[in-house]
Amino acid sequence: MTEAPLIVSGSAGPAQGEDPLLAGLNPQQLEAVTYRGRALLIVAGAGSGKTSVLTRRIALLLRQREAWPSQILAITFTNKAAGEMRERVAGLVGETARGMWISTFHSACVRILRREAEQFGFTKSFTIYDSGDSRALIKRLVKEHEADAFGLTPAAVQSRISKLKNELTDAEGHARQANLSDPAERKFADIFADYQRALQKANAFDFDDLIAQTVFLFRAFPRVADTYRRRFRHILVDEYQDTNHAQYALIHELTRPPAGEGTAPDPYAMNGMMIFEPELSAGAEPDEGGAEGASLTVVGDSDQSIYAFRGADIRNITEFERDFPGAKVVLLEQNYRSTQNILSAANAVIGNNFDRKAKNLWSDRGAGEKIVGFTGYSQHDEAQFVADEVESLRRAGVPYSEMAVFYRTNSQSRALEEIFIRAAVPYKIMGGTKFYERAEIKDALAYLISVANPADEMAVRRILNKPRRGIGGVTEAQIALFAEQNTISFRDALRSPASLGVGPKIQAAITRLDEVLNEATGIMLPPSGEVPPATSVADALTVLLDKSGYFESLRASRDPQDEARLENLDEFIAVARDFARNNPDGTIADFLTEVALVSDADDLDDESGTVSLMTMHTAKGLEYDAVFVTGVEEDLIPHRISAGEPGGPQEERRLFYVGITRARKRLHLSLAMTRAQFGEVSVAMPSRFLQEIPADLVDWRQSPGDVNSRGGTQSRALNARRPGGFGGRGNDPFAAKALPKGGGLKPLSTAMDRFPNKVTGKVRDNGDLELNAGDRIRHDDFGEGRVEAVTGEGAKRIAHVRFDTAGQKKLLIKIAPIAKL
DNA sequence: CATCTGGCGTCGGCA
DNA sequence: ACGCCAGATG
Repeated sequence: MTEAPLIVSGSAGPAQGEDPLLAGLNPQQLEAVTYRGRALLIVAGAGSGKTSVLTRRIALLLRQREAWPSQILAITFTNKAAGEMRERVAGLVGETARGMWISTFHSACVRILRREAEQFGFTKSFTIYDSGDSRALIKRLVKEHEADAFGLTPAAVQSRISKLKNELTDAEGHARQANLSDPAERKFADIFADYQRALQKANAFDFDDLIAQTVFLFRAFPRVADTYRRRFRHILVDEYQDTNHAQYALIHELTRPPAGEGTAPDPYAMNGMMIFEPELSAGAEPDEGGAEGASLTVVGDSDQSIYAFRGADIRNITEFERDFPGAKVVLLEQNYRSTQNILSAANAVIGNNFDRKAKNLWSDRGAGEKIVGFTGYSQHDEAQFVADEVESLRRAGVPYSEMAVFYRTNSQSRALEEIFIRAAVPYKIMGGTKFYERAEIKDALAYLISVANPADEMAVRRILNKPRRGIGGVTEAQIALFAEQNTISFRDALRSPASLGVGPKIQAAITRLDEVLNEATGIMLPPSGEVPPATSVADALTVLLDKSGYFESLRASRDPQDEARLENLDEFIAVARDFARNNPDGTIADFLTEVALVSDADDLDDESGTVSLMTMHTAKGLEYDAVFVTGVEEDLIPHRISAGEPGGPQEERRLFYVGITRARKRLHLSLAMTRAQFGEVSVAMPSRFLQEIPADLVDWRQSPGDVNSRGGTQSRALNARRPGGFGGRGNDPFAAKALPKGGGLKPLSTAMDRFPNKVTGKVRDNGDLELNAGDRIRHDDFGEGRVEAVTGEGAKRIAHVRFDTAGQKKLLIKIAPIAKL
């Protein structure tokens, strides 16, 4: 335990350098750490050290005994951020940090809902529907209602329901004020109501419900709400600019003064809540849940609000002072992350958003390197540039793990991947098809859910015929009918196969399935009522996949993809075992919660030695020495769809701003003149945001003006030397366009000679081509070169080649377009 | 009941 | 170019 001497807060000045918690803070940061009052807004520009401020603020509260750990609720955007914050606080004050709630909105709400579920018709073992699950359910309802005839697609219905829930409008509330004389509106209202009924029946919440239902719970049961109001005395919210209305309301509910003031503790409150810490008995006492509302600290940056599309309301932060009268506002403008060139570019870009509070990031780390710009003929060209630059940075001593490549949409990752594989650059994609969205993992989860929450009909239906056991749509309908007629659950209907009116073969199959589920139930939820060991989840999962024949059918399959699926399932079982190790008291419900709430931003396990590829959204909150922002084109960033939305282009600008402010030392902006999408190649225009960056900040290796927009082949064929050498370098790309084009005779920049980068169409296979150091080879694109070393084994052997003209490259021997000379 | 095939919409980010 | 779905066929 840390037992540091108490310091006097509030009047603290910068001179207080002795206290390690306050050491090295600038005056604004110091104020943000030490201010005490009902409400505090910390406007934290990118890289201004807000995490440090937040953790020190918490640490100080604890160390000064202003609060017990259990009285602190800190909310972050991702689980990863929560874990980091917990670690950093623990690093400052030691084990005391343990009783705090540091979590995402969603995890905090799940925790509350699991405790209180019985209050309103759910059970502790409720399941959480991710957007895929809820889409599947909505799809079924849309079909049942034949609503597609009214132009109601599942996607549209889903997003509308989500928006309504984020506004805390439930199905009834919506029906009351909807125009039900419009048949389409009526259909939608019906589907919404049915959807909510189905969720309730399945004992399930969707993502939006987790927040909204917690708010409803607090409003319907003030005594329950008071429990939490008394418990949490200090509430801190990170990334406040990305909160939606429901989250805002939740914070409001939690920060209200508890009602029953001065009364004895609510007996309900004692129920498993650990309101009072055991150690709370002597010494200087924190305020023990008096009549005051909790103190609220929010941290945010409206310039980094990038989630309006899913309901985030930027006004939550811009109107904070109105919402919480007397609130203190602290502005953090000094940036400790990036060089001034990068910041100047960021400031210039974001300055074009008109409705923002002026804020100017500055740095004292010097101008630094110029921003590097590059325009490729195609996305492959662009990717090659990125790969080459990554390699040259690597040789200059930047580790792969300190480099990241950003793009606007996930589909852009493919071209980068292809080139990276060929160039043998180790990379890792964050996001994309997520592990937990893979079909086989979803199946495994459905098996677990069928046991943990048999009311969840969707889960049971999902596994009904996986693996194939001859139970098709007809049989499924029979089961559903039987369940309805006898008012039992779908799951329980499986217990009476003989009464379903199906053939003996199918009856046997159903019996088998029922038995497997029962066996797993016995393992995870023993009838004796004893608490099963945490390893029971992994054990039951193994039993389920084994005895259901799921493993067997994958092993028997000849589809090569099924091998990967088996590996994924093995990994999933390993996840369950890990969980048991880390959570000795964990139950199946805990495991399913954890799995449901992980996001791709969470498994950024900064694997050293790999370049990170991710969307700009995923990049929020991260930082790297070198950053590549790719696809800086109109219709991509700003994205085409944003043009029609109010505030859309502004949000896109903020997203771009988030992207460039991730870079510490080196920033690369790249684009392509043509881009393939929908299977067609189309001409791409440079993004308007490029024009907003002062020209003298950018060193264009190849500016948009250098590239003939009529297509790479033609330009490449011209292959002329540029007369004036590097004349266009560093100039405004758009000015370059005005240069005489001379009927397509625009010469190639010499930069192109350093980045020869045509990409051959298909992957080839060199088999077991033997290469040794000293061999001369010819490469289709790079010309001749000498092998300097060979590393790796088997299919992953890599040749390190110094080409005569193209410089040093690493090539995967198996697939590189090379031949031995 | 399972498998195959062709046509269609899509690719906007996410806890 | 891809994945998903509906409808036809085995």
